[in-house]
Amino acid sequence: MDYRVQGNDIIVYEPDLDLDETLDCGQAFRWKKIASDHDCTYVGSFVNDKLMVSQTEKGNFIFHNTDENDFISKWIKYFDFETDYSELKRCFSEDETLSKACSFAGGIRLLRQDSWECLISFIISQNNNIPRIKGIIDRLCEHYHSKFPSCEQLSQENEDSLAYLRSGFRAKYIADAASKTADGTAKLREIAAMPIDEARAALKQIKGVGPKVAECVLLYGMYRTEAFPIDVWIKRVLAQYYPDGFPEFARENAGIAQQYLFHYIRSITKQSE
DNA sequence: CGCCAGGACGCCC
DNA sequence: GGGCGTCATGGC
Repeated sequence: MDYRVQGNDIIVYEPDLDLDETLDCGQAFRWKKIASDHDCTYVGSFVNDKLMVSQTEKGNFIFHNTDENDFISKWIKYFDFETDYSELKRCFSEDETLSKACSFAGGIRLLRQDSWECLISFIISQNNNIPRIKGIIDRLCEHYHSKFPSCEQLSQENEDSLAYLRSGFRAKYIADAASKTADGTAKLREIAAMPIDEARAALKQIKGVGPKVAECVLLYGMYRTEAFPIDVWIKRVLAQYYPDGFPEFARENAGIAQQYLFHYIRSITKQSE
């Protein structure tokens, strides 16, 4: 990744990033595509730092109104710019299916999101579709003046006071996650550093957190790249292409591989429909 | 109208 | 330990 300061903006060159593929692939739910002079512009935030970012052509990006210090301390980390995805994809391409998946949507990166926001977001995601997940999270942030509420704030709520979210049966799970995080029953920072099976077990102490949600929190919110969320689509990939198990050499970054595979299987399924 | 959504829980055997 | 009905809501 190369960057330079240009006026109030940071200009970035990074061939292994595509904004549509990365910001609208179901790993994060608060990025909105807006109309602009550029081909592709999103507004969103990491915790409560807002950003407008544009992709002008393949590999070229504008981080609007971004201070160089903020770019270094926040956005390099969030977009995982310190990881060489070309190298990752070269490694994955030993495997035929993964090779195809990487060349289909090679601009996907793993965003290093906030663990607390991820926990709530993926609790909301269960048995739900992406447009409605976004709607619920929108209403949640809107309620807190366009910011994602802290666990302390949310721990003041209960199933009934969260009715405005229209999150259905998930409201009681949100309340439980908030109270357990706020009172220290679930220490997300410590969980993030635990051996992966201990971390999984600790997350599953929260109501509404099962295998899939725990895996998503570990991958998207704690940068545990070995975490491997298995949904109906990935189940299909495993059955169809990996009957003898997922290749050993890709295990430590299985979660990143999973993102390429998820996009790939959905695209070829849509084609054949 | 019925089907499904990047699931988890509770209860059953 | 696996199988299955149930859980709200809304897009399609």
